[in-house]
Amino acid sequence: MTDTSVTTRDAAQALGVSQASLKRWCDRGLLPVVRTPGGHRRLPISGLVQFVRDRGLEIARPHVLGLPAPRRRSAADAETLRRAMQAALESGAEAETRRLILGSYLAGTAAVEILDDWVAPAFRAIGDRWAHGEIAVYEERRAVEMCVRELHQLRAFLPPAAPDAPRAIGGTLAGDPYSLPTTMLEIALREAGWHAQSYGCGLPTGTLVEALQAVRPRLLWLSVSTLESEQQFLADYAVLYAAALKLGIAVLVGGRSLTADLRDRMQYSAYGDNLRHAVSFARALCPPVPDAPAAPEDPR
Amino acid sequence: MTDTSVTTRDAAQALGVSQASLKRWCDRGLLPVVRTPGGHRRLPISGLVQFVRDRGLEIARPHVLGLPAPRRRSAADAETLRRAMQAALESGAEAETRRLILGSYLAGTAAVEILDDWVAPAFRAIGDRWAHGEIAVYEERRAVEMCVRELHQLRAFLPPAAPDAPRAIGGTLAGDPYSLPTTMLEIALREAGWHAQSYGCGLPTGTLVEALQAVRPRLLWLSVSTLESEQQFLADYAVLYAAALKLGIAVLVGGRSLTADLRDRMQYSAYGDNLRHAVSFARALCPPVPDAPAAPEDPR
DNA sequence: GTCGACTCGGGTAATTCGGGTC
DNA sequence: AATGTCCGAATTACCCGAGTCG
Repeated sequence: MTDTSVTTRDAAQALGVSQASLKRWCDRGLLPVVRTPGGHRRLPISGLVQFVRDRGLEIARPHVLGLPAPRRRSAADAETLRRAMQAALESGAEAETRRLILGSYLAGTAAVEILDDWVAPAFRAIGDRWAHGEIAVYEERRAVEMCVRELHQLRAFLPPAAPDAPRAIGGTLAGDPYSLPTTMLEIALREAGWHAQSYGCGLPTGTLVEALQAVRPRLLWLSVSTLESEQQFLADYAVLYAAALKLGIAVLVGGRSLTADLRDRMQYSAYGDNLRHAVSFARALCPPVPDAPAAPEDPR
Repeated sequence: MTDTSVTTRDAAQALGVSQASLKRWCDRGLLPVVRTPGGHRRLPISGLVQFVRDRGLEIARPHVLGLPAPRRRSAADAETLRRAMQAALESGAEAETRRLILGSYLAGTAAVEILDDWVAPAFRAIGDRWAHGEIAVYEERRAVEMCVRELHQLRAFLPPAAPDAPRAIGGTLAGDPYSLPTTMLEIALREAGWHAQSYGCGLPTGTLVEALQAVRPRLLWLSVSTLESEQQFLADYAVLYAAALKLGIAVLVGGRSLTADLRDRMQYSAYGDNLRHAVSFARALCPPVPDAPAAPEDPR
């Protein structure tokens, strides 16, 4: 039910070519096309898929499965994509997962959008199904593993941080093995122009203090997905926060284990329900990044 | 912006040859190529990477393809490289780590060689220094995290597994959070032509049995870097091995916690001290993979 | 009906194609 | 045998004012 056809813009981004080329191909009859009453082209997805297959263009960028409309935020589209993402992750389909994530990014969707709107919801759904015994543990683990791999790919596509970019480090505390959220945060901050580096999972509080002192980042993030003991966590966290405060380092926390009740008993610079929140805070913290870091490269 | 495929011009510039040569190579089937509907060539970067590796060419301007500078193999001996790798990992130097790992691969070094000869020894050294309190916990964790990220990059450049490639799955058991060894094994098996997929760390035995039954791989690998209880491990492992045996699935084990004493009390298809051993076993298990997916070739 | 975002059409500049030759 | 350069023809990418979509 989402649209079975798309605009030239979407199709062009999906195939990695210009709109002009797409229009020419349509006009030459290489692609099936229907016209709106006003004369705008609408390309049936089925035709695009066949076109791509026939010509071996598959390696072109993204897949047309759930064409992401970068600007137009149709709820239906997002839902379709989320479902496709969930299905690919659950079934362990590597290639499909990569197409969905990387393809969407190359097609112009911001990484933070992909993560917040599709990846995170997909994993919430997977978590629910896992809780209800509808999928096996290994399926959930495989999904996480696969997703982290692809996110690392995505990370490589982000423009490199400027040399003078503010630095951020983060991870999860001891007892919390959930690598996905901290990986996602790292990517979101990178996209926002930060020099963000995740230090991994299960970090002892003490060593994080050491890291703060040695690295002197501008921001520390903590992802809290599971808690063995609230008391222990609060005690550890208090030490960490105090150290950060003393060094003038902002602390950003998030994660599904941070209930309102728990947050009441914590001090932090910001709490993020999602990555957009986190990025907003980071932007407020540091210059909105004049951007245009693009090195004036010039081989030769 | 990096892209997954490039024009003949970009490829020519990256390789430092003329467009004409590139076109000829394509036409002789030496390079994978897709065509736009108008007949223009588009070259997948991964294919280019394989090509230069196979022929021992150099990438004159890797940045055009978004790649790091290749590491000339003759430039430094193994020991120097290992030290450089260790230094980069310990200091958290991302770019340098990437250059060492990916650059070496681009320069023609086999992935299994990089992992066995430089990465693994570097981490052994880091582990020693950590044990002696010479480096902080966070430095070790950061190194692992960074290394895993770059290995995921490396993984993306390996030739894709053939559709009929034998399947292998693996990971670590509950209580073992060390992701690096299982990631390395995954890459080594991939390079050997297997369809290897790591399911992550801390996998409960029960779900691994489920996975074996559902996925029916040809091989299961287990990386054992730490043990909470030998008894528990042996009991869990016995169940796992029995399940694999029943399904005709080979079991490959490895890891620094598997002492000779412990191995005495285990049954397995093979034990690998290093990745070369593991790969040798895998090759013996399954046809050395005739490979040669490129059909037409005939450079004469 | 207004309005912002998008698409249409067509023209132009920059690339790429294939082939022939050095 | 292999590579680099040159050529006209074709293809692709970018740009613009007018009209359409939602």
